[in-house]
Amino acid sequence: MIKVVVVEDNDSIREGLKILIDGTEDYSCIASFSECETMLKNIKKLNPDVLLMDIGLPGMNGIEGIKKVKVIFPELAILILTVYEENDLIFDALCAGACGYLVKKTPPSRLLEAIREAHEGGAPMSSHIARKVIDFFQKKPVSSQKSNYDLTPREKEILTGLVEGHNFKAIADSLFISIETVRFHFRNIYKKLHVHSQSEAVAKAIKEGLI
Amino acid sequence: MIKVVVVEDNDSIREGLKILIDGTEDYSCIASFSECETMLKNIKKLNPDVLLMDIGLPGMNGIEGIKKVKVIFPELAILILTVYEENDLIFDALCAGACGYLVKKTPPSRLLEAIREAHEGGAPMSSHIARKVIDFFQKKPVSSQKSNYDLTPREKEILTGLVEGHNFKAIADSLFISIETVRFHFRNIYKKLHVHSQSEAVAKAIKEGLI
DNA sequence: TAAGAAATACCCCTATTCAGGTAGTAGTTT
DNA sequence: AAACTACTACCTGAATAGGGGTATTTCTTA
Repeated sequence: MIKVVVVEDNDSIREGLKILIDGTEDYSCIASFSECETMLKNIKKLNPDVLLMDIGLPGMNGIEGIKKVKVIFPELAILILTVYEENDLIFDALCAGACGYLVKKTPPSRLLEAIREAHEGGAPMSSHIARKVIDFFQKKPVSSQKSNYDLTPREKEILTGLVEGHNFKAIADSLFISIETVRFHFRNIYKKLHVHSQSEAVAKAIKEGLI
Repeated sequence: MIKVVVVEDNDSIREGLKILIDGTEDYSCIASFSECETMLKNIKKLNPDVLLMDIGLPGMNGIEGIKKVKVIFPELAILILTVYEENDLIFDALCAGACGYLVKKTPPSRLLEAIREAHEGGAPMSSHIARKVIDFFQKKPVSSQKSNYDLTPREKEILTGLVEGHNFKAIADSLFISIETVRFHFRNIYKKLHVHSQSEAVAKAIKEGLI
């Protein structure tokens, strides 16, 4: 028996979810709430297997709710069920501790399957959401491959020293070269990166994965 | 009709996949290969909808294969089917351009469903794999939440200016305050972050998500 | 073999940053 | 009212970085 708790402010959707879950063998909706605050007070003693949550809630929003519930019940499987498909919300929810993300048009059979997957350690996602998560991985490295700025190996080594927080003197000492040589390299690095200061170079190096 | 190409070095698995795909309505295995090199030569004129790939291959491995096939056929949906569940391989494959990742014990019905999902823009993943991807998001922000260093809103604003590549003068002008005030804030920022230079501050701010 | 790139190192001078002290104002909390 | 925090601002002096030029050595490439 999978014990489910629902947080959803729309009364008819909330009741519908409760009926769906209770009406299915091996599933039980042991409680439902219209906002986070009351859920947080009761979640520990309810001891559910899966928490099904909306994001757009009155008072405390779902993202905040996830963070707070994770503090008092870290191992709980939290599944987002929402109409929102904005990238920021998806990533905020996943970072906050949600283990899955479903859009509200998900058919009941898939929803029940997702609850079971979440309970068994999976990460059920609507395919659009999953694709956005995957895209996240494919974007970052692309930029670092495109932008190389033709830095030489030695220039990268010197730039790395700067990113690690060393000044010219420390970089020179660690590489057993003169501080003048370090300065020379930085002049070339700045020209290649089109920057004019240490901080700009560090920001560019980290953001574009040059090191 | 979904046109599928298979790359798999194990003869019996490859033949099994071909029989499964061809034996299902609306699916067609238009070609199968035992290594990447031949696939790369033929992929453009085969014009498949989905590429089903193993990772452990003789010669060029699957990750390299993905990168190369993405160059000549960027919009192709690539689905990994492998026995490997190591984190690095998963992330390498996704970064290289795979849109989904399945383990070999996936049942045939789920495999066919995944091929269709991939073709329709989804990102099918075995639940263990999806969980690992989710975990990736939940680990990073933890460190950025732990470390805050009690920077005030104004200090964060000033630090952001530095990360964006501005010097003290430019930050002062953009915030309509004196350069001396900017310097005063940086003294406090440096103390709070335990750093002694712009570049250290920038590196710390970006790496720990302080801004 | 000559040309070029990469790495090393020195010179100059100016601009900027770093570190310290001091102090007024506004707002909040005790 | 007193204490505290955040933000504002000025001063001094030492340290570091930025921009320019030049030169040698080594290695690769044309």
